[in-house]
Amino acid sequence: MEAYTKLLFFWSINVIHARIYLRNRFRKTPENCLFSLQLVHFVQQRLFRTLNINLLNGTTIKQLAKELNLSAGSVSKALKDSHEISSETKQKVLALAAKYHYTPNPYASSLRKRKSKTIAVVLPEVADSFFSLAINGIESVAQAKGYHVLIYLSHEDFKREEQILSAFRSGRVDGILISVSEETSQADHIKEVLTAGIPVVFFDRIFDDIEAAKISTNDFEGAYEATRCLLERGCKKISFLSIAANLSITSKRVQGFQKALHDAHIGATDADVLLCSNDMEQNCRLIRQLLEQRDKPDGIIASVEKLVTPVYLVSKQLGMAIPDDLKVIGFTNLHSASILEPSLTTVTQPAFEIGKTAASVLFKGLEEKHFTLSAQTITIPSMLVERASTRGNQ
Amino acid sequence: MEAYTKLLFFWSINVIHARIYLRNRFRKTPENCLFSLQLVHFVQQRLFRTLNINLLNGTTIKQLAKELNLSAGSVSKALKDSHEISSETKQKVLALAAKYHYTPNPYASSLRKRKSKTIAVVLPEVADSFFSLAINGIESVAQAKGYHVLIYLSHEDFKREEQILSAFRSGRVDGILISVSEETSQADHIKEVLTAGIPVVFFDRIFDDIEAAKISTNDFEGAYEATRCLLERGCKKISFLSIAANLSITSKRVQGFQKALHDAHIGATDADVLLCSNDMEQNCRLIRQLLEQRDKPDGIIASVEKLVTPVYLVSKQLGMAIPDDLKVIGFTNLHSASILEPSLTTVTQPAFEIGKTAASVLFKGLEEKHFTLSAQTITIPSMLVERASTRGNQ
DNA sequence: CTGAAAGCGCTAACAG
DNA sequence: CTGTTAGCGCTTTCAG
Repeated sequence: MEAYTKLLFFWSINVIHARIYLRNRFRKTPENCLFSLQLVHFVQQRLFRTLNINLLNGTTIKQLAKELNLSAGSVSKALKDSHEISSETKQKVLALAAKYHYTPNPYASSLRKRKSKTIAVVLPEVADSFFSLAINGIESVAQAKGYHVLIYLSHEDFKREEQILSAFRSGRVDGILISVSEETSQADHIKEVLTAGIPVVFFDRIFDDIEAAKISTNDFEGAYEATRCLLERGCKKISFLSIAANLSITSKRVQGFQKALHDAHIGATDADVLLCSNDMEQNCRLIRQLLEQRDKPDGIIASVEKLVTPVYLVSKQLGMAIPDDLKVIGFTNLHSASILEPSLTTVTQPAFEIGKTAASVLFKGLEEKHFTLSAQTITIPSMLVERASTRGNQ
Repeated sequence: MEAYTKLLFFWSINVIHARIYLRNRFRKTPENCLFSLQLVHFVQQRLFRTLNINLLNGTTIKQLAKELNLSAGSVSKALKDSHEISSETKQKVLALAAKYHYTPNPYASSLRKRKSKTIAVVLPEVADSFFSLAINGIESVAQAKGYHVLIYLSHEDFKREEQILSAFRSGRVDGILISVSEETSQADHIKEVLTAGIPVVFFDRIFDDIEAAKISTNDFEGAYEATRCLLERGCKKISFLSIAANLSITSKRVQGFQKALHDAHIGATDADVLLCSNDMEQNCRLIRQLLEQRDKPDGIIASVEKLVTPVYLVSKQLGMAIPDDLKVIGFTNLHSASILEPSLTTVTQPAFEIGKTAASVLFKGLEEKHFTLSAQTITIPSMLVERASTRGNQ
């Protein structure tokens, strides 16, 4: 019965408080809001707090300390196996922590320690298999190291990329892995984050004129080899399908392509590089035009994954036989490359490895004091896997 | 010169402190650790702190307040456009905040407000296109709502899934989106999280006997339609390739398959369902066995994406023509379905939509007090897209 | 070896 | 309208 009286007492107190609160808070509403939902909610909250009912939250260090007649500090130390705690105490603490499934509040400790054990991964998109595999690589390292992974997609939009990056100045993450958007042509937003002291590792789509760690594949050589392969298989005129020209991967691949042509004493013109977009219909039209013209290519290099499908589609529509009329190579990790008809020769990207390496390098930078992250520029080779789409026909 | 003296003074003080500290901290090392790396590091840190040098961190509310001759409280209110702050003050605060690129420390406010504006996405894997698209859907909603997305992969491992989930009891995330692993056959780990007050939304691979929101596709109907399609195209014996039997998606798809056979007055035996694994070589062998036996099927349904490739590969190896000798349907979102030869009839999964819906429902549950999340069971229809791999041959 | 105390940056109640 | 105050839960000195 006493408990009931107590409750009633609190109730009346709280109703008074609530009215004042509500009058302040929701000015517009008149005073007769006495039984509004907000009031009920407020009183409820208040009651719980007054009666010290912890609704949602897990065990805290304080509670453990109280139950063990220890101080919070000692419990904290015991939990991290500090040498200044007796093993006896440690055991007691650990036992109780296990019993209550104690999990430290990450926000409290991040606040205090000024680091969050969290990294951000900023990607342009995650539709194709390249970035999926990269995420896989990143996540596997992060999980092993006890880090958490926040994912952000820029959707190839520079404005969004800027917004995403600018939010990191708050210290939400200890480090950033980024593959820049197609639209990204300058790196002020990244420099700002760097000067705020947050390490950045570029992967795949790196940005050359900035001092930061860069993990990528050998784009130049990959394209060079691909072009060589087509030439060796008898191609006389090769077209290179490319995307956003300002991307490092694009320009290097184009360079590799042109160098290979040059080395084979074939004049390379800009007309051999077809700039594609994100609009697939548009791309199909472009490729169709390319393959319908009089001076059409007998070899095509699709420099990113998403350009493979249009090439196959259009050549089918036009009745061109691969590899007899047209030889094709794609930069891709697609599992289905081997079951395409004909199976597709690929410059297989080390996607998982790139992700894994990027994450490893970042963690190394975070954990080892005397490791200059920005000096890390690692190139992981891609692999030319020849399949039926480039089979020779002479 | 004075600054130099001051520095020297601090240096000596700190060296003394450092020695004591080090002796305590690294017991094993003898006292002659005077010039160890740890010492240098310690002194450095200490110096920075003493001289009040804030190395990494951004602007704080306190700093803004000081510069504006306001209290921290008022600045905080001004920043969130509280009605109890004059518009004049607000403007000043906002201006200064913009000038200094003030970004609130998320850990401080999460700690205080007991919510993090962060959700977790727990996935079995992210190699194929289904989960990629789902992530895309989730992220797009999250970004719009100002939420952050943590990604965790269980790698189809129940133990890991448990570990991942158990870490969420600490309040790291406000809500969880999960697609369970193949090995998950009981849901205690999820119930624990739920009783800790953290809302959970299942997507795609849901778990039936638990009270939580569930977003999935019409697995039963999809399989039913696929089977019907094969029967209509003249198949007499259909095999259903499946994975881990305890998954909801698997059992429902198998049921749809069997119901369709049953409705067509064809006896369905368990032998028609081929249980595949994660080991691709193993799967190829199984499928090969299947297609080599005397009583081999003339129709195959690959109930998950990764089983499509083996079917095409093996049938090619065995010289079986699709669709003449064997008709194939796959549950998949693969872009390349249309460029396979023959192009693949698919039960196209609404992957993006599932992700988007799951996230939307979760956010609704988080933001609207009177919305019973657990009552949400939404089914988003898949779509049978017929292509060449099931073309009729009679 | 343990305890007390201060404070990370922010918010919300409460007082003026 | 603004200021003061008291924490959120944890870590880290520093004192005993």
